[in-house]
Amino acid sequence: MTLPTLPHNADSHDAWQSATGHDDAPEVRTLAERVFHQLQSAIVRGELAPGAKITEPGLAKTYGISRGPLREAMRRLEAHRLIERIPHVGARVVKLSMRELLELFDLREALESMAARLAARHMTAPEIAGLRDVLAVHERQEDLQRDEAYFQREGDLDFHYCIVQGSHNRMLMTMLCDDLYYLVRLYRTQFSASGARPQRAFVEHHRIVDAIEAGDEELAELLMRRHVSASRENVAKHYAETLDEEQASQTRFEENTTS
Amino acid sequence: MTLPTLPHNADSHDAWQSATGHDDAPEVRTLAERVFHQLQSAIVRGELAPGAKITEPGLAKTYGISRGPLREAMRRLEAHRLIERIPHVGARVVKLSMRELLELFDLREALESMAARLAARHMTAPEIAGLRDVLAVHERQEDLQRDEAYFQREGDLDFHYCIVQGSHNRMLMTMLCDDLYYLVRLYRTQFSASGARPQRAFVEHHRIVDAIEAGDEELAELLMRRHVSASRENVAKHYAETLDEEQASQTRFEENTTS
DNA sequence: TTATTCTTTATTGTCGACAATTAAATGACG
DNA sequence: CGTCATTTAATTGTCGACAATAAAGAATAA
Repeated sequence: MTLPTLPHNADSHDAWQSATGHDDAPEVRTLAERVFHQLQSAIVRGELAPGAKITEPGLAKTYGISRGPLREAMRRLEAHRLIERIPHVGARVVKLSMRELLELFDLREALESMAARLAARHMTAPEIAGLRDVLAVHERQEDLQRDEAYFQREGDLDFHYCIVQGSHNRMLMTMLCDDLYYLVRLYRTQFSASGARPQRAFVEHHRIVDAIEAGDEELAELLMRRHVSASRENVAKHYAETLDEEQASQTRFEENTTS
Repeated sequence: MTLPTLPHNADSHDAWQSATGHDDAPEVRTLAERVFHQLQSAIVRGELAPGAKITEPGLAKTYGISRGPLREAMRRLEAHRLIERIPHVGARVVKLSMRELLELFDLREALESMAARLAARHMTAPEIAGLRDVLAVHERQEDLQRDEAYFQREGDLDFHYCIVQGSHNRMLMTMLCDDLYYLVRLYRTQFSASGARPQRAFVEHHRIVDAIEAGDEELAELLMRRHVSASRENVAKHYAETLDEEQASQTRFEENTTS
């Protein structure tokens, strides 16, 4: 796959799994840019917990900059919906509700199925080869660390990232990679698991690549739509189960206390 | 019509609908917010021409504020892709290329067809009634000012805005209404016309509402997809024609000069 | 004790000044 | 005359200080 990889990320230890790291080796020419990416990374990784309050003097001190550039970075984070601000009150790291998470999957279904269709139309031979490489890497990883690693970690997103790149639609790329995927990664930390369904997803990925390589736009779109939809349903089911458990324990708790 | 008026979504512009109703009134609790909306409006209206350079001292003076809040507003505009910035160099109002415009239509096709499907699933009776009202208003307007007014102005977007609201998907709403639709409006000023096809679009709108009212998700999605796609092709054709004209005149020019 | 008001404290919003960098203008040299 | 280097000007990036607002705490009254 093709990632520009602009030079030296000197100190930025956000080194995402270099294999095909989806960190746009970013613009670090200014303090505001740097702290923006640092905060973005910290939020997505869960170092700044969802719902945690953010104070400007605090962050300014920890990052060793003044409040000016920091506020600019926060304004960008706000626009990307990674933090929520209330005037004169403060800012918090965004905290996805289950509803919002499912809405996010609806968006992914619409956008990524479109991306798969465009990828089937526009992806070049070397790009497809790179995509197959990504799957091969994931296969090896899956061989080693049994099961959950694939879906749990970022491997899954790596695949989707490549498809979007293959669509050759710049707006689609920025919308998915610069906006939605950060929220997706955030959800992985907030709802700690993912109800892994690794093998199945892995097979689906291969089918999608097959369709793209065959240039079958319709099929690629359909398979991707089903893939995302299945992922959504999986998350919903997983959530419903944990909810039932909580209710059950809650019931037991009440039984114990009301006696 | 019924606008949910979500509480305190810092970035929601539940203001601008109401038939050409322009944006005034969202959150004006701080200077940065105010100038953000002012700039947003100025760009979308074409008062700040696409590609025009933006200097911070200049804007600070015209809006009578210091550079601090102004820069925060510009960071938000940058994240919404209404301006483009280069570190240490400056900022310009975004200028859509034809390619980007067509990409934008691809996004609309994916997102709005999804919105139509969700609208058919979730829209309430009063919401549908409100939607019909919007169409009625547009019909009257079309009776008076023949033809182009409907498509040329913002009436068309009014309709689409309602559909998105009807999807009851908050993320979809913010993505379309807070991000994409501003770019769509910008294109109307940049590519000054729209190759109006008013009656046809009007009929299509009614068909879509019929499908939504019938609760026919599949049909609503299909019709919306076709509607946006047709709009896209119309724009593409219109552009190709003007391009041919330019080439023709260019040829004549060369003939005159090479003699 | 509880509720309400007033004070205090901390955080946010705004500003003007200074440093760093880029683009433009000027001048020297081939 | 054109090209390159140097200087100049203007704009951007960053900082610290002050003002405005909201939350937290203390004190009084019922």
